[in-house]
Amino acid sequence: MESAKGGPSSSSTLSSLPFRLHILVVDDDPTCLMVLAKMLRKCRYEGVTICKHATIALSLLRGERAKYDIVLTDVHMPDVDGFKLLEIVGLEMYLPVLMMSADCDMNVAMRGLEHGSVGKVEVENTGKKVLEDGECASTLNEGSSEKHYKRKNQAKEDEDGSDDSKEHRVQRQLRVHWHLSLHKHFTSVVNLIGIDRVEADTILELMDVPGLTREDAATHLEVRF
DNA sequence: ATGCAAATAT
DNA sequence: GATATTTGCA
Repeated sequence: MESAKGGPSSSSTLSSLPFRLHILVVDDDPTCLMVLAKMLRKCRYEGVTICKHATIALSLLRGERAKYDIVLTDVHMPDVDGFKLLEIVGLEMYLPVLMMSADCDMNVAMRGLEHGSVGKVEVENTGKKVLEDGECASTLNEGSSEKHYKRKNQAKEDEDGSDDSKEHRVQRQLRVHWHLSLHKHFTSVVNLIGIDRVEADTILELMDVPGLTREDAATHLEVRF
């Protein structure tokens, strides 16, 4: 009687996995880079871009930011390390960043989280142990470039179709998930503007999150402040 | 454009 | 049923 409805409970889990996400992997070690890319592709991720320097990653992101959904970066890298990258990305755009490092130092993970990382994965020298926390990488991708899943609440396809009076299929706007990462971005933008001269419109522009509407920002402003 | 209450989705 | 978000309205 529980799951009697033909709801694709388990199958939908598989089909809703974020395989469509385009991942930008950054690591100075070419071996790790290859292993990671191979692992990700094996995990069915369709878009995987790799690069060996944070600076390159930044130019890629600045050039086609809409193309990427998440950044997976190593913490230890010469020149610009993961934290620096995380900081710059967080400053210039809204994109979740996942940090990786061989060490299991919890402090590193904490530091990453505090600086806006959406999580940290520990990578064992040989295998691949993925411990991740934080929010899911998917956010509100709407006005991106290519095929983006924009399926939200379309009501479970009616069982039969004997409901003629319920033509209320007025699709509501996509529900915004104000997860920690997005909220932090919001907060930093608000602080940047000044808690006294905040304007939903300005916030929206500075946040620069595709899909987010002025109302979303305004409402969140009320709720959170 | 902002703030609030009601409606809705999770 | 509570909570989080979106709508609609003043």
